[in-house]
Amino acid sequence: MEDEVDRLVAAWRRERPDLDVEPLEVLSRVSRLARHLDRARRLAFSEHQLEPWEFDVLTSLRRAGAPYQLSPGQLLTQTLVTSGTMTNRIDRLTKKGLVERLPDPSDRRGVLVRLTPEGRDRADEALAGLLAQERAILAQLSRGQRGELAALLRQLTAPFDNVPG
Amino acid sequence: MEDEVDRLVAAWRRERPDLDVEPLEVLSRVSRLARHLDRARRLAFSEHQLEPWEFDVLTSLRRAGAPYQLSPGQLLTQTLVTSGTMTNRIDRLTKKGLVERLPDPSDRRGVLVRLTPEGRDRADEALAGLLAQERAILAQLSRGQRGELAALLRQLTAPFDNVPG
DNA sequence: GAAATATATCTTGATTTCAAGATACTTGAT
DNA sequence: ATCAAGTATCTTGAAATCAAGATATATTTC
Repeated sequence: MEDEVDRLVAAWRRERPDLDVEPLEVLSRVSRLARHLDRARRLAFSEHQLEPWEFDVLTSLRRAGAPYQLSPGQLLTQTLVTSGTMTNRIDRLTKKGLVERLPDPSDRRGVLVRLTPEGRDRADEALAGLLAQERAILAQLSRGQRGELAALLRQLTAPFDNVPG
Repeated sequence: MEDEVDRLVAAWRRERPDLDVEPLEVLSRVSRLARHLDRARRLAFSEHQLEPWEFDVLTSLRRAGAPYQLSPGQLLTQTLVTSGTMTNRIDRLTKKGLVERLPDPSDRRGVLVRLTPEGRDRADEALAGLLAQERAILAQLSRGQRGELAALLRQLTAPFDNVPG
């Protein structure tokens, strides 16, 4: 079945036959799929009164394991937002009672962000819902294809995830 | 090579062994890679004094072919933003002289957005730069792997691109 | 051909994000 | 010990996005 990127690539080949637009076959699909997923997530989380950004922070803490705490810096590498954004997110989650800030005992510059019991419950509920939705989207592919796809994507993400940047 | 999603999945399997988190192997990689690509694009476009959102609108018009015009509604399906966002984008691009609004001769509710000659040049310059950068990112994969990856992604994007939603 | 429904775009107000730089503490070199 | 450089987080102000609803025009139904 054709998708929007097929049409986009065909259009470029007509308009700019001098350029090799093959990279778009992969990377435009990644960007567009991510936007579709964002919309779907927003919808799925609204049942739990959670925004996607809240889910991202809460689940990062949740999967760290008890006592469910990380530094803001660790949260940055998990969520790929800027430090100003993370400060703001922690402020808002604190007001909602889903996380709390504690001083880092080993570094007085530092802070630890800890999930409250309610924050933990909310994260657990929303995760189950998200997985159900994602499973439906991935039903397009066989188990083997999902494995292949994951492996190919890993080759593209690994360089980003393993450099200072 | 391991990536952040490998660590994330391992953490969930430790914390929530009762859940099947296999969907994250694919879809978390898609979301994270898209964020990395956004950052890289922002950097690449800054050489041309263009924001990613400007690029998205200008190139949608550019590849429509002469006379380089589309309705706001058509731009919505290409860029996956809301109508309020698109109105705002067209306003700002108009102020910068990169696009102009024309009345749609066949529908008095409608408007056509047309690329100016400068807008067209800016789109062409930035596209060449983007393709070079994307080629570097994709050098991780062989030509055959890139083809496979594109085909697998198409299966996931097609359902989104071919329904009313 | 009038009313009801649908479509296309824009407006509004609140929310979220980012880039840049400020502040406070820590570490390393001498 | 002191000073310079590095690190961790927060502050600020501007820019961009979204959801919801308003407005104007088209289309369908009866």
